[in-house]
Amino acid sequence: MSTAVDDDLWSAIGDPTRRRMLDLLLSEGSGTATSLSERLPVTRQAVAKHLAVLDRVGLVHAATAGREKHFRVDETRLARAAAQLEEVGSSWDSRLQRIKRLAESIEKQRRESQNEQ
Amino acid sequence: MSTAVDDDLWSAIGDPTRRRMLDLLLSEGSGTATSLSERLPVTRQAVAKHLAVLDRVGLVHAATAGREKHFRVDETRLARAAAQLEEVGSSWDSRLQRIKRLAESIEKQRRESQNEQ
DNA sequence: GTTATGTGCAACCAAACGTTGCGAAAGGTG
DNA sequence: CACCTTTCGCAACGTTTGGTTGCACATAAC
Repeated sequence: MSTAVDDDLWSAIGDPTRRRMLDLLLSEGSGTATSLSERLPVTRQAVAKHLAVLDRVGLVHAATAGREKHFRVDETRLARAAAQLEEVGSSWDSRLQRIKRLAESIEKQRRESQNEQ
Repeated sequence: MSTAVDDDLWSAIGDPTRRRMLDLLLSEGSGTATSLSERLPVTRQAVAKHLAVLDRVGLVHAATAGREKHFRVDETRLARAAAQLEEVGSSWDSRLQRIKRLAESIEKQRRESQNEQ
């Protein structure tokens, strides 16, 4: 019922740039602010801020190697976030289906009462 | 692969207040800015702005009755939005599963090569 | 040692979410 | 009708957020 959703996780994955960053990190294993910014339409600094947000909610973790700072996805956390997305989506789906069925049964009753007259 | 996502739809449902508004409209059938604001921790004016956003992307439709303006959800559009949520969630799920299986097979190979020595 | 590359920090801008305040239109009630 | 209440819409304002540019610092490469 209450589709218990972590608003911090949601707002983290609600941003389209951050979603693309997660996609990139998933498909390439890891990345730095610089490497990610080369594949995104925003500057390195913007990417760095997004990485800080993702790090704060635990969706990614950083490992410093020399002058580079490599980020990779926390698979457990991302799986939880993905589950929440699917949960909200399917919750809306089922409610909409219930409404649809209700509307159909009302329509059926209306037709039947018309036939009686 | 490309998880074709409508960024306008996403940003519309990305806001937690707007998600709760959609939940309320779904469970109560319809509502006005005033009636919704009574059940939310924000002012009527804030709700009105959110309703304008939802209306702009077509997730709700308005019907004026006297001095009241009743909103209800567009079920087709919300179903599409729900499908996108589930799509992104399951896309991440499947990628994470692939990574997990890969990690397991590498681990298995490592153990086997150790046994050989 | 000098040059190139990767980060981090600060200032700044625009858009988004929220607030308060006020005026106008529609409904009820003496 | 006159009055009061309710609902709405608009404008001004503050704060947070996503983005930019500019610069300083640290680490690697030549």
